[in-house]
Parts: sequence; C-alpha cells; structure tokens
Amino acid sequence: MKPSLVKGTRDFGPEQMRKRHFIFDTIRSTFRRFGFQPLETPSMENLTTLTGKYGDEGDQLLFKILNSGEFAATLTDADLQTAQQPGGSKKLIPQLAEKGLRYDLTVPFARYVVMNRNALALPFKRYQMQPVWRADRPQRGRYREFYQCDADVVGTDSLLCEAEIVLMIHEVFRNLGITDFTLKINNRKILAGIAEAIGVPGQEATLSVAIDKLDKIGQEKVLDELRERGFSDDALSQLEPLFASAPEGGILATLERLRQWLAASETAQAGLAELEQMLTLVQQYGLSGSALHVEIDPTLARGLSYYTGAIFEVKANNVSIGSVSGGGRYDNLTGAFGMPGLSGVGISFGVDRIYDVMDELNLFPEGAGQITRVLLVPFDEPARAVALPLLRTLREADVAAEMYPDLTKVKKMLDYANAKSIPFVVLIGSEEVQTGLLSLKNMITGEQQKLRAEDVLTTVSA
RNA sequence: GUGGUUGUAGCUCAGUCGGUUAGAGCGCCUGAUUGUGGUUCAGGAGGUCGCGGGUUCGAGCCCCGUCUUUCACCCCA
Repeated sequence: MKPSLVKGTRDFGPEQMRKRHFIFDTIRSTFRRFGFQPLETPSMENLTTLTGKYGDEGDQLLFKILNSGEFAATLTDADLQTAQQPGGSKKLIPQLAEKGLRYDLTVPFARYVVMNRNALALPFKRYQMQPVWRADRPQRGRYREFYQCDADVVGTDSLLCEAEIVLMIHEVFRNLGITDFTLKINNRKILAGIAEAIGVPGQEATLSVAIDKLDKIGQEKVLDELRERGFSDDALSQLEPLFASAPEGGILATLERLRQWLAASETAQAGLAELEQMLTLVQQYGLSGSALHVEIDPTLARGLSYYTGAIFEVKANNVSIGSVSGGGRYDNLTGAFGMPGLSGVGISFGVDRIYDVMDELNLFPEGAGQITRVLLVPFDEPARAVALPLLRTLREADVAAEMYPDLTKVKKMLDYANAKSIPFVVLIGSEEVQTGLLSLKNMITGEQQKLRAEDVLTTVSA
C-alpha cells in the first residue's frame, strides 16, 4: 500500500512547525495581553449545532461523521430509492450522521456560551486556536483542514471592542513582520443604508454579494449581475457614487462622502457614526497616521449570514492569497441556541494563509522557534561520562542541548550539527578527558577554543 | 458542486515525430581524511514515468477512467 494524504490536508515537518509556532506564539501573546482567556472545544459537534448557521453553501461544506455501529439499520427501501435520486443522498444524512467536524470556531463558542451562561462573567472575552474543517475544493491558500485563531468578546455592545480588534490586528501583523497589509472595514448598516438609498430596502444581501466582487470583475460586470437579479436601471444609476475613486484625504474624506451620499438613510448614518466612533477610540489609544492600515471599503461584504455591525477583513498586499483575517459584529449569534439578545464581536486569523504570505515574502525571522544550541560530541565511553554532567548543566540553564547518541566518526557528528543548524559543538576525546579542557567549536565561524566545562555555559549563552 | 490544468529520482526539472538500456543539477551514501563539518576531488545508490485500463509491432509521449496538484466560478481563513 502506498501511503498518501487526504486531499486538502498537509503534514507539517519540523521546519514548518518552527515557523508555525512563531505565528501561533505571536497571536497568542497578543490575545493574552488584551485580556482574552483560552478556550478549546471538541473537534466534532452535533450536526444540529452546526447546520443552518452558515447558509446552504456552508452546510454543503460540513464534514459529516458516519454514525457508529449499525448505521444503516433503520433505512427503508423507500429511503434507499430516495437516496438514489439526483441530489437525494443528503436527505439520508440525518439518519446516517449525527456528528460533524467543526466548520469554524465562532459557532462552537456560541454553543459554549449558551451552555455556560450562568457561570460566565459578562462581558466574556475568549481566544481559541484550533483546526477547522471544510469540504471545499482545495486551492492555493485554501485547505480542507486549517487553523483559525479567534478572539471574541460577547455580552457588550461597546464600540471599544471593535476598536480593540483594530488594535489587535495591527499588533499581530506588526509583530509577525507583515508591514504591508490593509485592514478593510465596513459596517453592515452602511450596506443596508445603500440598499435603502437606491430604493431597494432589504435587498442588501443580494447587493453585497455582487458589489463584493467589484475589485475582481469590475464595475460593468457588477452592474450586469445586479440587473440580472432584477435591480432597475434607476436604482443602479444611484449606485454611481460607490464606484467613484477614493477621494483624497483618506478615511475622513471617505466617511464624509458616504455621509452625503447616504444622507437619506438613518441606518447608514448610524453605521457611519459607529465607524467614526470606533476610529476615534483607536486614535485616542495612540494608533494613527502611517501606522494605521485602515481603509473604509463600502463594498466589503463578507459572511453576511450573521454579521450585523462592523465587518473586518485583512489582506496582505502584493501576494495573491485571499484574506488572512476576518471578523465582525454579530448581535444575535446565541439566539439560535435559545439565548437571544447577546451581542458579540470577534476576529479570526488564518494561520495557514499567514504562513503562505510570510513564506512567499520571506518574512520569517532567522531564529524563529527553538532549535538546539549545543551539540555534545563524545568520542568514546569515558568522554560520555564527562559530557553528561555538562549536558545537564546546559539544560538546567535553559540552553537547548543534545548529545550525539552513537559513537561514530567525527565527520558524521559534525554533519549532523550542520544539518540541524546547531551553532555550537563541544568535542570531547581522550585529550579533553585528561586535561579537563573541552573543545568548543563555533560552527558558523569555525573557531575552536579550549574551555573548562563551567565556562562552556557562559560562552554559548552569550 | 461546474469547467480547465498538473503529475518523470528525496527536491527542481529535461526527455525531439510514438522507437534500443529514461537523463541533468542539487541533495544523499562511501572514500581521499581512524580527532574536525561547510570547500574540493573520485566513486556509488536511488525510477511501477501518480494509479488502472485501452490503442499500437512498440507508450514517459496517444485515448478513457481515477487520484493528486493547481486555476476560474461559488464561497471563504
């Protein structure tokens, strides 16, 4: 049998894991600094928890888990006939599968909040870094198993939470070394307001799906699509300001222009006011000027299925990889689980795409992640007896150290050090055992010096 | 889910019109060097040409299926 991987999944070797840990560590430390607490939930959830939360397409992308035992025992002949009709298979799903793999981290979080509502101190801030699964067709930057790092806060409407998300995004990408990124912000209320302003109130979902593609397919094709979906020429002509190029003057000018265009819509004005307040908080915190990578994009739509206020999306510039982060405000996520009125806002970082971006732009720092700093190379049994106490001393001083396990040729052991990029090697042979002076070799410069064992530690930790 | 694309040594890739024993670079192993790596030199190992079927005297090359990769749509981290 020839071993192979499941489509859309990857192994992560040591080299990749060092880089991935760098990303995880960076994100985690930011979440912690902002006061978020860790949470983990099971890989699998009841399908009743997952279905209906992501729209019809989302349900298609859920990985279902076949029931254990005699999973087909309850099927009737009629069931089997139904299943053989085109598209009939999914009608049997409720009988065959009652569990599924998690599709994102937000819905399991909502379930957790509802189940623990009496124990949680609101507002509740949690972060979660776990894999999610989607039965999508894989592409570059799109996998069937990938990791998300989410931070959400529920139980408050405060715009400070939105502001903190903006701050966390900036901090994470700055600490990762991704300096060229754009944080696009919109507000669902602005989208609703646009629909109102052009005379198609309530149609913002259809509108959004189309205009979200603006930078991809262009203005004409967006208008074509909307026309096909029944938008009148009159309505479309009023959409004109949307396509105007961004005015000079940045964020404030964009806000002002939208305010004028959508003056007739109270909803839009509310959304614009939220946006402005949020940005004011960000500025008061001390993030402004060229350090601020925010762009207001009234065409940004994203997963409209549950966002109700602010919408965020981060794109790394000059790389052909989709968004590396996204999030927004949802007013009623826990409503589906019988707990209405609880508002939340969150952000999700896509580790795998961030990895792809950093790999392509060569942004991983040289020493990212822990690697062995010292290799002990004893030539014979007596040398081992000298090496072992030193091995312990190094490790107790938090210096990553290892001893070559076999007594073999020096060349082979030094090759090993090179292969693992170990910067220091301690050579111990009969001469070193007799004199007590060990040979410390710097593998980068090639220099070699004789040192007492206790001086090795200070030299390699410098 | 729809329509294209890709697959040859561990890696990156050549391989002519369908024609003898499928090649290169890098990497790997051995030795020059039994206590010193990266450089150099000499030698060596490594292939079900993704998999299965078909056409043909003959298939890495053509046809069908399948898996994988990747691109567009859809959607999204």
